[in-house]
Amino acid sequence: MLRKVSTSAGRRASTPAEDGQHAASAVHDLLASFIRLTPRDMSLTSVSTLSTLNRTGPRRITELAASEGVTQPSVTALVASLVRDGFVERLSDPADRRVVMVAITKEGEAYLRDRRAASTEIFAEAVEKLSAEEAATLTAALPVVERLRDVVDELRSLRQGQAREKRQSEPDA
Amino acid sequence: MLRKVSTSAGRRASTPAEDGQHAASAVHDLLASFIRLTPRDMSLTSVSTLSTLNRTGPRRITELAASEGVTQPSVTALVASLVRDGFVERLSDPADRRVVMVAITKEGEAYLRDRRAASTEIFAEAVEKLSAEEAATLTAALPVVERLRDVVDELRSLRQGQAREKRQSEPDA
DNA sequence: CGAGAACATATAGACAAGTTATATATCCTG
DNA sequence: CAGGATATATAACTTGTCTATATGTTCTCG
Repeated sequence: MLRKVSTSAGRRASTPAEDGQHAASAVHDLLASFIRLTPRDMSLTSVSTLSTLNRTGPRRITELAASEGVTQPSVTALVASLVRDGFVERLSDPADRRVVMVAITKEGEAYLRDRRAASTEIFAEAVEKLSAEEAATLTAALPVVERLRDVVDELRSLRQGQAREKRQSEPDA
Repeated sequence: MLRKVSTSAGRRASTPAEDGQHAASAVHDLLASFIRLTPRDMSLTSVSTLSTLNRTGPRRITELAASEGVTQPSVTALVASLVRDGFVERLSDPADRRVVMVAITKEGEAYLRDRRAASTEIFAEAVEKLSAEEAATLTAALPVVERLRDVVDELRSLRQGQAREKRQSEPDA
């Protein structure tokens, strides 16, 4: 029934465009599910910020604004609320007293672990219901999925940079 | 045979549960990143609602609140704004004059199509940055992603029933 | 060296999208 | 047909985002 998933061989009469359509629909719908399932106790941007800090270590407010694709005042506010929760701390850079370095705390790391477990629970459960062959195919694609996330991250920075420039050069069209 | 998917060679003695967790995390991160690239002209809940109406036909306000996982007043507001945009209409049920049936319009369907197309485009753009081999691996996994969506949908409906019961029996724990 | 441009963050004010609590209108049931 | 249950609406509040601008720090160059 489902199209013989032999790792990269079985690509038959489907055009890339069709594949793209299918992919987009599936991704689109998974997104919708993801949204409805995700805990609402913290904004996606805050979670993503926490995740970035966890992966890359302490970052400036402005760096976070760029990487998360939100404005600097938003990050200031978001960091303030993460500080209230004890998930990050604000450190000063002795070399430049204007900057605020934001670092994740142990509590922040713990929160991230719990959160991820909760969010992925249903996906993990779903993956277990797949056949062995399906699961294997998915496993084979995992590194690519991770790559794709990096690519998407990159696209977001680019895109937001562009949007920002455009707004500056066309103040009110 | 099954677990020989040696696309990325050195991964051996992984259990299905581990695979599930890993896959879930990877998919989770991709979605979390991708979602912030999608157009912001409408709330995710509204898009999801529109999508539900498109799939299942007209629904009551309260049914939508349940299926989208938001409160009834939120749906009332959200529907009001969709009506302003011309994407849904409010119909009355002759059998029960309390209820409001919400139905998607042609314009709503068109919006949804455009929105999906936009997602496709972004996704395609990201995939184009992968190597041919990576793209092929991903393509092989697409049918599985679609299956995953279906399984997640199924699990979600089960889970929501449970959550609702629980909330009713434990008003304030 | 010092004045002013550039930069990093903070603050203010507005808006959108949720929430809870409650009001209103309709239905159902004994 | 009175009163409880149900479906939706309204009000008041919170949160997260934005733009515009203020404040404090660093850099540059005459």
